[in-house]
Amino acid sequence: MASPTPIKTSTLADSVFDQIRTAIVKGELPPGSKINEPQLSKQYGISRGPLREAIRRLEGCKLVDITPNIGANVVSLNLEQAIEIYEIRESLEGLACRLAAKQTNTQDCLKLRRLLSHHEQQIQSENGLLYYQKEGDLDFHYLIVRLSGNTRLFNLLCGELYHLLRLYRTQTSSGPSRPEIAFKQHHQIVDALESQDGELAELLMKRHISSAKKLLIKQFNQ
Amino acid sequence: MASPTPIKTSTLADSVFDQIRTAIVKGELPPGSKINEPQLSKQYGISRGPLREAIRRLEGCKLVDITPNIGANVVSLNLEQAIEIYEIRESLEGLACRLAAKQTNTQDCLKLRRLLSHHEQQIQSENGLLYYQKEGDLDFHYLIVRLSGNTRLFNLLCGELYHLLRLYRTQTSSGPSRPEIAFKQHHQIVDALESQDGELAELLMKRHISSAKKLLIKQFNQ
DNA sequence: TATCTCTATATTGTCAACAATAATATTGAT
DNA sequence: ATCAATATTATTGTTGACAATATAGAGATA
Repeated sequence: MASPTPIKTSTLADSVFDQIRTAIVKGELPPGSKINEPQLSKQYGISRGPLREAIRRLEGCKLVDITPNIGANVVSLNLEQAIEIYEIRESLEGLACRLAAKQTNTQDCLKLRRLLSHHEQQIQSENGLLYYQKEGDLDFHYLIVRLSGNTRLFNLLCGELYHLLRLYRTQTSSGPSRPEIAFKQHHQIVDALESQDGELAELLMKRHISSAKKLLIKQFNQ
Repeated sequence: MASPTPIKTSTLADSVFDQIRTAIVKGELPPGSKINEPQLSKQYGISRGPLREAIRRLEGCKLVDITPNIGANVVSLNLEQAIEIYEIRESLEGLACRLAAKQTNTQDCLKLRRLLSHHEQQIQSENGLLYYQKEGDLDFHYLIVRLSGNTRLFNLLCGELYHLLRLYRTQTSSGPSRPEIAFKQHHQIVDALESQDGELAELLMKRHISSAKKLLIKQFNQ
């Protein structure tokens, strides 16, 4: 027999954790904003028990700060903290490239190329440009980090740090908009991966992220 | 007037989170072991509510895995996962050294030297050797990461990754015992920091951790 | 003896009520 | 009118009870 019933799969705390995290990352719950338990529990139609569990889990993920007897707030990053994350990213994505170069086959590289050309198509239209800035760039990085084969590295970068950076961007409403340059850099990175040159790929990726970091600082100063 | 009363400072969930985390890191709650809510709530003298919040926070920190309707287990690392963490450590502590080199003053270096010589004294006795293996080595790394000035880097390494690695060690009861070699490497690193040579310090630290990683693998294979 | 089913027990998930603390509004005095 | 003290409200912290699910055990059958 088939399995028609979707089988109540996860717990309320889990489901609401996902929803709140998405809301935070999307900016619906802005950085610094207060997490109001009665309100959210009403909004999601659950009691405060599992809601508090979800909030505690978010605390563990460093997406909210909890002050005893006062409550939880969505974390808010200043420039300094964003830079700290960029420094970590630079190091870790460099590592990801070095690891990825050891094991990417031609098919993986093809995938990367297709991704890039798809982005280049998207970027033609105004909408596309927005799309690229907001999401497309990350796709590329996601894929490379996944190709590194290091699962924890993937979870750390794609499951935590990217979220936090997106938080900063919604805060300052500033995205790294330098598509042409980024494109060139992206292609160079794939070139290096294709020729199995891990050291070069690492170097290029570090530069790529470092230039994004510099742009961030520049945008802040004007 | 002074502030004599310690003022009930934190919540039950916070306090029990600390206690459980310590128990996990110390190995009192072994990797893979089940977290039994009724038992722990009785043991800590609290109800299941705040206990579950603490567990959820541990889940966010990736120290326990929760399966719906079944419960939480202390995470358990296999060699492959330990290696993944070492790869990340190598990259991040290299970064820490590079950053630290830019801003360590003579006093910081003095502190590092004192720490090392203190370790060398401790190591004379059998007890000392144990001490060194278990804690001393980390002191050195802690201090350097703190000198990097990158707060998030510090929290990531010293507040998460080290904990996980310690978990693996309690699991396999194998510590990286190569004090003499490590000592030499440590001193070389301080030398590099002293001469403000960030690149060299980074290189040496990466090597240092890489050799620890190789030892880990070797220990596993016999 | 081994395996399966059914029952009993234990554990997890959820909720609503109460207690403690913080935030807000009100009152009164200067 | 402004500030301080007080009363009121809202929010957080904690608990115990109940429901749903999973685990363990006893008994029956092959």
